[in-house]
Amino acid sequence: MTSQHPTPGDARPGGRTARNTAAVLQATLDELGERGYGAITVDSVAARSGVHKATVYRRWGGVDGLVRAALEHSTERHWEPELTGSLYTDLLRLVETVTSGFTEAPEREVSAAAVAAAFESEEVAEALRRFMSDRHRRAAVIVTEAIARGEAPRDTDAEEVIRSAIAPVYYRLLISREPVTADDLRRAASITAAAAAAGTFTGTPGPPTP
Amino acid sequence: MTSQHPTPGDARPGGRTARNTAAVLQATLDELGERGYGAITVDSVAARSGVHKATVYRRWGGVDGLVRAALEHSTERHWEPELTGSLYTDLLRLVETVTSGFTEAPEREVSAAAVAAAFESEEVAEALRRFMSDRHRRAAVIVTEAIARGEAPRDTDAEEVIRSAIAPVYYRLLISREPVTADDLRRAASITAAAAAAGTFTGTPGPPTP
DNA sequence: GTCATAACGCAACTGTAGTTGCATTTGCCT
DNA sequence: AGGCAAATGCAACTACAGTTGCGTTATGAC
Repeated sequence: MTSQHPTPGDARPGGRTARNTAAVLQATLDELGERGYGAITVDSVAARSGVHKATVYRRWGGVDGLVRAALEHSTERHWEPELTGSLYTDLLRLVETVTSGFTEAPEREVSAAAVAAAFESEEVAEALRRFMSDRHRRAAVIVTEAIARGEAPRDTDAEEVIRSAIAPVYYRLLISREPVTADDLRRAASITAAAAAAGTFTGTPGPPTP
Repeated sequence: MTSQHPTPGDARPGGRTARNTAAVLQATLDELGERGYGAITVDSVAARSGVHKATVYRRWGGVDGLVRAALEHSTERHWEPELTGSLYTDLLRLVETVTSGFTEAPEREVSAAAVAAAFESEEVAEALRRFMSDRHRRAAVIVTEAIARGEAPRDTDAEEVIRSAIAPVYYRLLISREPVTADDLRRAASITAAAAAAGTFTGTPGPPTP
């Protein structure tokens, strides 16, 4: 059998199709930013983009597909962490960036929408997995630089250090839903930097040996 | 003005009303456990409980209200952490409990539903906030016992220690959506126990001083 | 430029979530 | 026991998410 084109937009990626793709993506981001994930609708995105409702359903399948597309667009966009010359301040900058990404409009709604939609759609969950994995990989430079400076052992698990630093921020923002203070960010960076220096992110973890 | 009864079930809490409340709560838990948050419907809960659809809408407002009720029911139920005699193993038991609560049926779906619904409903978000706050308070015994044994300074922020231990687990389960291994749990407990012993959860955090 | 057809626009349709007015049942107070 | 009103059951209704068949437009290959 020859190659199939299950979804429209695959066989003729140019011209009107490309314009529609861009218009719908932009409309999705705008609607998410203004009204949030709870209020966004295929109809509203269709109206805003000027693309017909049936076309949006055929190409993206529904709200989940729209969020997935927005998420994959974010994954493709370039991002890299700031490097200040010290592991602690690098991690502090990183958690500050994460925090503002979930507290300042309009980025806040887009980020929250991705996490929320992942609960309802395995498709979005997969996209989110890829997105987070990509961010881990890119942020790992912070740790490899720190290793090069001698701030952490050579066999430190770099991505695990990143996870350790940002996890408390995500926890407060999205799970326990408490306010995130500057002290919280400093503590997250501090604990992680100290643990990395102590070699906790190497080998197999176990009970602390004093 | 005299006292009002905005929601049905407030003025006559006994008899049929009480039976309906119990039936709907049970049906909600069952539906969540079997079909999950993405599939649960007011109609399905109404049919399963034998309570009429319109009544469920009037008393609970919708799926959000049902999840909120299930969450508040969990908050009222008694829970206390295991105490093994060492901070590290206590924290390890704790994160193991959290993990199984999000990975083993049917509890898994109920827990995930609470977090997911909090994104779409401020009412559920508030209930989740109270639930997590309650769990932090109850789990804090782990730390106060450790302080009594001299494993951590007297002015250690007990609830902050709890948050630090469980945050990486929640992060992997619900945000980055990666598998959680036994090593991950050991590392989370290990880092937190070491940081607590080092006095990181006292006073104002800052850059690590070696 | 010509042409086959992929992609789209349109409109009408289906299914279901959520609402409302009204009759009926049933707590709860006296 | 008796009665008032709260709570529920019922059915019809509205609103909107999502689907489908078909005619139209425009892309990409020749």
